[in-house]
Amino acid sequence: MARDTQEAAPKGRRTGWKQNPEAVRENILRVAREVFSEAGFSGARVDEIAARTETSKRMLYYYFGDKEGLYRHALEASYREVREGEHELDLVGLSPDDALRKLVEFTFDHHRRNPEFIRLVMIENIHNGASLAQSKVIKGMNKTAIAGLEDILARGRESGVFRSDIKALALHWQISALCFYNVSNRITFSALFSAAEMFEEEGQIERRDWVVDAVLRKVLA
Amino acid sequence: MARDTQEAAPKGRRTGWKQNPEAVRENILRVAREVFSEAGFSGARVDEIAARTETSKRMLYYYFGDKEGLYRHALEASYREVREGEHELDLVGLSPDDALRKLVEFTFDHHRRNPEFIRLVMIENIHNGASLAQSKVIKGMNKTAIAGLEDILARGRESGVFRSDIKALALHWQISALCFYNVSNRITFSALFSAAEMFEEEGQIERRDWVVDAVLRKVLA
DNA sequence: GGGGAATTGAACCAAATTTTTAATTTGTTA
DNA sequence: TAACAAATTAAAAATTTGGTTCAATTCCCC
Repeated sequence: MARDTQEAAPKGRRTGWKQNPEAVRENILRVAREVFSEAGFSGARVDEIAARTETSKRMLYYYFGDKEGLYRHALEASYREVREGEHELDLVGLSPDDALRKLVEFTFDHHRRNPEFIRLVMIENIHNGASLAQSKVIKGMNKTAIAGLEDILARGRESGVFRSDIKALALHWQISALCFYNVSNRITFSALFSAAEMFEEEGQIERRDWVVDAVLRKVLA
Repeated sequence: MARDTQEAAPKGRRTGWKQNPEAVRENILRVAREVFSEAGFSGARVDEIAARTETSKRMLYYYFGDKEGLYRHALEASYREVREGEHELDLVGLSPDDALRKLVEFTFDHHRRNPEFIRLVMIENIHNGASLAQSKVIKGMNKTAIAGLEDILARGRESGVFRSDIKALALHWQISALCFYNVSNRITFSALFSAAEMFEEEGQIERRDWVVDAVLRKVLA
């Protein structure tokens, strides 16, 4: 616990601790997310999580039941946080094509900034979404993303700059694919093609421009 | 071992077996690939692999040393096999744009047909390519894929149908991203957006057309 | 100051990997 | 053809690892 860190503890003596359920939960979830994302579900060690935490192993079980429950809660917390980060995006007042450009750029950067989340999603896919299926919280969380796109597309369609046969969900799929893969497969891609530079700062800017261009060419009339 | 399966074994009696190191190795690797791909490295159980095999657990250690070695060899075998499948593609005599169309379609289908391989690549990325890094075999294996693309692009550039500023590696990246994601993220995508139909036969044909179209719009002059 | 919630550290136990043993079969070669 | 090395099996033991729980303590609030 983040307790006796602030004041110089009376040397050696066990000073008291504060009860702070919320902070403990948060702390555990944050660490769990890190460790699961680093090693996968089975690869992650409960001991490792506990060690990096500021509380004891027993608390993981006290609050989350077992490893599986802990993983599920960590996944949910991660989804929630990433979802919140998406609200930073502001597209009002932009032309449809500029809005789309900005949306794609934002998505690209957002994925890049959250590799931990990307890895959790990969892990979830490997496990056939077993935990996601059990979580009532997550489902339906991503409806707004589609709605936003839908709106941009409608406006572009009306003003004649966009094709009329583009479905929002399918377009979202394409944007996700490119932005996700950029993070998820960095390691193998750069190893197989000796292309480490593609994932350094400069290369990533090129990559982002490429993605934006590819998406726009797809929808422009 | 696949030995006494052919003739009705004289009931109960242990009939003779043939020494066949190669077949045993192959059998183990095939099963290992399956199991690792299903459960991830740590999630996979050596006992499970042994059980599905036609030989005994002892042989896994006899031939591959330990779990890690077995995984590495399975990964290599998988790469090799998938790589060989790619030689089926024949593009001679096609115009540059038709060649590219066909290449993309082939890649899309090829990924779809090999989910097991896709999963191994995902797993490898989760583990930061630890095993891939140790494998001398795999590196440089994918040079030909780029060379083929390079050729198509050069021809299209000369005949004026393609843009002149498209790099083969970057284009390959885009094609891979779309085809890979289609398999790797099937589960979470379809759960989050209630879009199971996108991954059934009909939806996949649409998806493939979309990918082909997106790639061509990107390169056409 | 008493009761319930929060917390701890160590102990426990199950599961999974690896090693060992020991016997048998097969192929090869001196 | 005898002999030896490699391949194979089966089972069990050893070991390591890792998830889970117990018993006791501290804190907070009424």
